Amino acid sequence: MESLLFFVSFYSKYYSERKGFRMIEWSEDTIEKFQATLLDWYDHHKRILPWRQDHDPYHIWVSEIMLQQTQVQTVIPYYLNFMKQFPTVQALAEADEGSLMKAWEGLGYYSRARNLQRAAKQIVNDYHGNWPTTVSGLKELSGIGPYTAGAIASIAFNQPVAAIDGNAFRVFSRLLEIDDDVAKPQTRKIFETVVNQIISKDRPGDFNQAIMDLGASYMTATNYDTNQSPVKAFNQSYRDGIEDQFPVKTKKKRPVPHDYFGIVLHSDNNYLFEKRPTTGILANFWMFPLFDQQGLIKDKSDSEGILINRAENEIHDEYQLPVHLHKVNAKPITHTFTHQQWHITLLEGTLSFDSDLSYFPGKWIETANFHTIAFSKVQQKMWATYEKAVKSK
DNA sequence: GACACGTGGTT
DNA sequence: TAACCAAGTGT
Repeated sequence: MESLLFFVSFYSKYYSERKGFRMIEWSEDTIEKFQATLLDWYDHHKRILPWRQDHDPYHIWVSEIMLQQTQVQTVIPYYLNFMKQFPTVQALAEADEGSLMKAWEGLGYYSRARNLQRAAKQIVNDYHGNWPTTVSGLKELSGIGPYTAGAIASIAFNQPVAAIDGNAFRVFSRLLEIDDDVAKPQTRKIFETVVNQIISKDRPGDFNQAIMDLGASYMTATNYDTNQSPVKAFNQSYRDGIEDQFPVKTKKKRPVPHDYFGIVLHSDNNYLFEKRPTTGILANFWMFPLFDQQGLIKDKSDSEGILINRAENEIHDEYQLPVHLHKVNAKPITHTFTHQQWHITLLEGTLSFDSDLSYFPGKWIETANFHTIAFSKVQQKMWATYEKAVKSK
């Protein structure tokens, strides 16, 4: 009874003043029926996934980090390989950074991998291999925020706590017609409070995972099939025919365009790579040097030939390297990140292998060694475009 | 609290 | 195609 009172009082406190809000109230009986219906469906239809074979916190943790902003189908092969290479938290703590990044190559959001290892070292060195089991304890670890802490605490340690991810936002906003903007950080509190009241106290981990499976099947963002959903009877927005209004989410900004020259300098099978800065996008990655074309433009009417000439001059002035460059690709390579869109025109030139590289922040890498190094997708695109152009000659 | 941070897939 | 989505976190 206490939980029901809390549930209702929560809503009256946070919602009653809001204009136009119509509260959907669930009785304790409804909550119990929802749990039973959801968990029964989960028992019969849950996805079989590599990280669902046991409740080992290491397995749950690695999978949850990989799954951040990443689809299950993408994660599966990375997860399997990662567990082969780094089977325990101790192995991960001791891994060299190069092989760690190689194991993460192509997954994106690479700070996840670095935070993963930082947390592994925290567990091994500071906690003597013992995992924190509570949300607040887990959040002390690098890379673990409110969602992942809730997921690990509930799945690995059976703590009755919410794990609010994109699925939970979508599912519960539709079930309860919650119209708060899920893009706003403060909205998380509302969902956490609601789900902490509804979550199964006996099987919290299964409850959270069931919501995710629901959000990935009958309650997807688009092309959802609510009529087949096991919990459609509990779905108020469906009953009202307004499910397309949920979740409420403000628009994201468009990626900002950047035009670059990608500089391909080589000596036989050796290519000159620049090490990117330690912060910012694609931090620490080896990449062909990029020149922002904006920085080369003096007048709007500058031709591309003039810009290429200025790029040559900059390479000579900054790196003390004499180069003659020619254009490789007619159409720029396009690569879109969350907040940036890159258009890259490749410029090729040759360089003597014994050139003085002391003014250049990088090194030669032989093609034979490419497979040992982690490259970003945009670098892989540059290489593929270059190779294709060379072969067609 | 707004923004940075990767990549692949869908519409 | 531009826009949006996919098991978010750090600053």
